[in-house]
Amino acid sequence: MVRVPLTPQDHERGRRLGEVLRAARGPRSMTSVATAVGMSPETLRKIETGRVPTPAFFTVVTLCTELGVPLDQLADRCAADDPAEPRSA
Amino acid sequence: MVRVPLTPQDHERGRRLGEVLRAARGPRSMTSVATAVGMSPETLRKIETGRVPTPAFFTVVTLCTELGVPLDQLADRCAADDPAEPRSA
DNA sequence: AGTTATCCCGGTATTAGTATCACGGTCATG
DNA sequence: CATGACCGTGATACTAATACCGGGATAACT
Repeated sequence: MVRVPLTPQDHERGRRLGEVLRAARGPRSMTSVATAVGMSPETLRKIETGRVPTPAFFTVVTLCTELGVPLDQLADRCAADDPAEPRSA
Repeated sequence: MVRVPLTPQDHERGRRLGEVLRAARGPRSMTSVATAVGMSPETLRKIETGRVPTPAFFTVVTLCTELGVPLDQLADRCAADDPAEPRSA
């Protein structure tokens, strides 16, 4: 066991992450946002659809900066419905 | 070119990320923090020393939650000295 | 109907993140 | 000195993230 595979909870969390980001994108097109932050539309789509549950930190940071989403709020909304790790409480 | 290698700027940013996290850890030992957040001490060490410039998003989130570092502040401090992308200005 | 633009999905290739193992160094304690 | 705890580094193994390529579906517009 060298690298633990992502758990279903991780995927669930990734789905919520994608939902928040998609909602924040609003009417803007994937392509324009992806181009603005310097990443491929494929990657953005995978993140939004939750197929990439744990993107790189700065990928999310750049995305949030572009979309005007506070990182703390994003993290909070992703972990909010996750009863597995209520350590913040 | 299927996956662009990390640029020197990425490594620089990762080093700053590690510095901030290490400073936030304070007198606590790596092992205790790593155990608290459920990751191996080796990984935490690599993040703090900047040898892992772009960790997974939730890895940083969990770490910040444990260390009490606001994500927005962390991202800001990492990108502060980076003249390559002053898009937030 | 043709074109364009957006979204979705599959596969493939390459790099990066994470975990384990192993060795070495330092410091405190016995 | 021996032992243990902590930090640092290197190698290795395996999975995940990212980018590119192909195809397809829907809608708007000419």
